[in-house]
Amino acid sequence: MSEDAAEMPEFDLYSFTPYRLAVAAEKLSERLARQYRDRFGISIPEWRVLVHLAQSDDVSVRDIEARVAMEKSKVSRAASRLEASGLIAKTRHEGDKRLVKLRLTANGRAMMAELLVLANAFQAELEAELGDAATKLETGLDRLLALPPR
Amino acid sequence: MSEDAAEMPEFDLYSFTPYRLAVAAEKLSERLARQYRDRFGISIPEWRVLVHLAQSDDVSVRDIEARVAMEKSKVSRAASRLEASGLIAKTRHEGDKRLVKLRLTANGRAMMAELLVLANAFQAELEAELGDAATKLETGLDRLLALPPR
DNA sequence: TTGACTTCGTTGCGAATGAAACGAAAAATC
DNA sequence: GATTTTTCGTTTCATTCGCAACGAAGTCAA
Repeated sequence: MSEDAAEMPEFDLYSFTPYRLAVAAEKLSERLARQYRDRFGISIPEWRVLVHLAQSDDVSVRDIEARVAMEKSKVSRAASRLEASGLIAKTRHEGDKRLVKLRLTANGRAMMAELLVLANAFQAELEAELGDAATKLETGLDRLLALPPR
Repeated sequence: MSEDAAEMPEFDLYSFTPYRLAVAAEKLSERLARQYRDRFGISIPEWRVLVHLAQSDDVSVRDIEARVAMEKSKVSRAASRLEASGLIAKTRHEGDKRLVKLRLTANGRAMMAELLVLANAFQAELEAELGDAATKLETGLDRLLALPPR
């Protein structure tokens, strides 16, 4: 007297945190990516590299890989594209010749000066839209990001 | 008396919500994807299709596209792979012949019965790890997901 | 010094992706 | 009822991705 179909456990996708998080992240990313693309012609990987360079100059690929959560090949390719479009300059590090020094060009700096204003505005707008949920979200993200990797 | 470098606005990547959200989502996704891959040999797009089929049978590609936030080409390809591995069956809808009916095979149902238990366990474990931040995170995600698209 | 090992960044490869084009089928319009 | 429009799913195309392999450069140890 066996059932011909396995009993299916209850499961609600829309309450499943990894799914919710992925959809929410994609939603925000898309909104941002559109801005970057339309206004500056850059992609998100390129954006991440640029943002880090705007904060600290003379950074290596390895540094970026560690600090902005991107694979080194992704960083490398993004850097190449940015160099080709004249936004950053790539030089060999003089001490350790394995390292590459990345830095913004004058064009790159000018663009970032403009872009970061928009980024700050985006953040402010987002916080306004989220209202009191903004702080809660950040608390949750703090905890999540602090979780040890598994 | 002009400056030779543009003044760079203050900006902190690690406080930038879209970035934080993207990193957090990727972190969780990776953790989950590893489980699915190792135990069941499926990818995340495939997982999403399967989850939806476990909840409601005889679903079209279009339905899935709308409900699990995936492009139709992604759904279509995931479905083809799942059919090839014998986890789902694809049939033409009898009424409207443009539509495809997707449904789990017996193998698929058996696998999902096992997989969903793990998914529920994952969610419980995650909530435990997040502690009181779990509810806050969900509140934030609720609000975020409810935002009108821009 | 020499040889083994590690680190850094690039690149080759196969797979996956989004966007657009497509044919088939249905719906709407005349 | 014929014809335009729309919808559905697949497929093509160019691009991007992650992973592994690689050469070059540096470090370590005998």
